[in-house]
Amino acid sequence: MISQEKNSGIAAAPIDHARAGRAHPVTLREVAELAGVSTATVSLVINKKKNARIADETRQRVTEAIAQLGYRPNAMAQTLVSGTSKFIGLVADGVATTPFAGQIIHGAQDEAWKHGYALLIANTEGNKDLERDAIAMMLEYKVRGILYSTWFHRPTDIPETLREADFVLVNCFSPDAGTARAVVPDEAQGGQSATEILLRGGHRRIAFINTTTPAPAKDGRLQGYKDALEAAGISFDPDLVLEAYPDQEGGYGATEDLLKLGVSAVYCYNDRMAMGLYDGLRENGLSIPEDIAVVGFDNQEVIAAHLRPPLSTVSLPHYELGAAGVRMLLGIDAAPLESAVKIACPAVERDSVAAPSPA
Amino acid sequence: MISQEKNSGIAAAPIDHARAGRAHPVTLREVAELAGVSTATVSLVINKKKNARIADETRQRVTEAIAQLGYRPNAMAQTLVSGTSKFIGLVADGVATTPFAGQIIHGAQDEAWKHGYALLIANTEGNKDLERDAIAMMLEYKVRGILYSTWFHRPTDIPETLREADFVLVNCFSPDAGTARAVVPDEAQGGQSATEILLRGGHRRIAFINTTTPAPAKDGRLQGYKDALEAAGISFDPDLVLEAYPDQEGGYGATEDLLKLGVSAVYCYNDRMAMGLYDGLRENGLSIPEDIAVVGFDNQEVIAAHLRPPLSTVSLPHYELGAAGVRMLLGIDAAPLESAVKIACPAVERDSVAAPSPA
DNA sequence: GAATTTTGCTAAAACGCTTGAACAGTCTGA
DNA sequence: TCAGACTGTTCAAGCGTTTTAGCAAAATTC
Repeated sequence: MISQEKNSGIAAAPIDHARAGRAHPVTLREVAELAGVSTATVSLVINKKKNARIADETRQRVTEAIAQLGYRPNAMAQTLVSGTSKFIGLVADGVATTPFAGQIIHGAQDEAWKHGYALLIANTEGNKDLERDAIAMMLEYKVRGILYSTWFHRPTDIPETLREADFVLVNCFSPDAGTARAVVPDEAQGGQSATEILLRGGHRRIAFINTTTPAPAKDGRLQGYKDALEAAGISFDPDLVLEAYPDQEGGYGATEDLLKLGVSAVYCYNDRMAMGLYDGLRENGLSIPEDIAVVGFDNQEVIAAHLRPPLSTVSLPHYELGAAGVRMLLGIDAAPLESAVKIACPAVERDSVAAPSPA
Repeated sequence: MISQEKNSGIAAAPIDHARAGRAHPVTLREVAELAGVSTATVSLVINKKKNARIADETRQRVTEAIAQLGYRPNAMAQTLVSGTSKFIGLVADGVATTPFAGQIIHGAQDEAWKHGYALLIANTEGNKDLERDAIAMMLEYKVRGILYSTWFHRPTDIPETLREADFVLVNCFSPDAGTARAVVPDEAQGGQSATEILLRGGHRRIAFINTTTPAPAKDGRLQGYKDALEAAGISFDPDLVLEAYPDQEGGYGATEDLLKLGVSAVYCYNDRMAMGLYDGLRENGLSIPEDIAVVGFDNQEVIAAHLRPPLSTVSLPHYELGAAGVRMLLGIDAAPLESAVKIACPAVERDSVAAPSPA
């Protein structure tokens, strides 16, 4: 990442770098020759070593030579010398499967970049062989560390080879605690926030349509619901908790049962469910939020922001997970081995819950 | 501090590779010493050189030493020698912005992997400085080539430095033709396919709600619509073409105007629009596909597959774009400089268009 | 049994960079 | 005026591979 200095003093020095298809990349040696110094000097100038004593005039000459030749350091050679590269590996089990993975990548990439690291990503789509190969590849490229991520929050096994590297689990955790650093979303807090949106809207009798699929999210989001109710002095009523498959069809299908509950508000396990529920409610002539208030979970952009009315929900902090993973890896954030670090799921309020009546 | 060395030869060699946190990675030299040969020999057996003559017994010994030590080649050293790495760079202007980018990554990654390459990705979110740095980084790491991709199909400028590498434009193209290889979706064919779904459903009077935003997609999808009509012997009626902002709100807002047209079917510029239109239509008491058939474009999973009824649409081939980009870069697929290669947008039929009445 | 070929393996030179040690000069202080 | 300190620069070793040329020993030929 040569800084591409000014073309100092002497005007009109025809910078001819960026010559496409150059047969042979410019090396340190060539720069040194042009500048009439040794390669050591050039290296010193480039790396701005603090205790390197270089005459301004020399520094100048070197800088010019670099610009003129369009020199770029060979990162491979640098890495060879230093032992580790400026790479952070990210192995993901589903880049394609979900819009969420992109956010993890994005967060990791931004944070990594900030510290001078580049992201080397590998998508395994759950294939264990691919995964092993991917990790091997990263190890061979001497990555600084590896982020091992899953597209939904879940426990995971840690591949043997992963332990050869410095690593952090992102959006997943090891079932046997104390053995790996990890960062996950705070499902319980999220569930609580979601419920609180409804509580703030003045609702007291609130249903929760949970998922049928076992997952940390299932337990956490339910726990959050209970916590919020308790904090509001409302006793938990198990009859108000329904279960459905966590997608549009599931939400739609739950409509009938929900209506029997006589609630004024419902908190859905996720946005997709809420989307289905919207249809179900509408078919029953009910309007949101007047007749019934709805909140989701995930803040899945394409859906939540554009339903009618736009859906109040709670955001899964994928970007933050990626970023925090990198920070933990680099030792910038604390990363206890004992338990996963939890990242907050912030509430995103839109129009599916009415403001409390001023009464 | 290398883990306990050989207990050579003798059976029961406990393979102790994968020793986490090994102080110093195992090198070729160490393997060579354990096996009692030169590093050259080890290199030769590892790379299975065809005209290398190695005794079976030696090969055996080396192989064992490798396994015993858990040796991994240092890719940096290999790259240094060979001049180029096994990396393909992917610079994207929006990994986060859209669920689509993930598919490009996925396709590129799968194809790259297939040829022994790893993906080095950089997300620039449109930031030109970041972009320059990202490309510089890739150049420094001696990538085999760079895929420059955009999250929606559009013309793009080619950053100066990009030309220092072998590159292919993905989902975008250079306004001045003949200067860069590129691969883009075939919008016109897609538009035609979308319209044909409706035509096959027996519809003759078909509206098209185009986008208000200028883009290759706008022109292409309209062209496809015209082509399909013409092929069906239906003359194009400009009055049947509406325009709206390409999201849910736009689609919803277009309902009223659409209804005035007296059409039996409508083709929307994209799925999000169709989603909004669904709401508008429903509010007018119309049902899909009985009263009006709808097709979208993009095949945006979360939406299209889960609307009620599920939306017939046309798929944007992001995965294929990524994969084709890699193949073009590696010279596996032909890649004319003159014009962008177009990838088909396959129709995905669901239930928003009824089968033609058997009459 | 010498001449020739084949086989099995190694020495050593790269690849492009970093870095600690070393070395001339030049200053400084007493 | 000279020891010592400082300044500016270079030497050269080393990072972990690959690869070519070459060498000794074994096998083959006649």
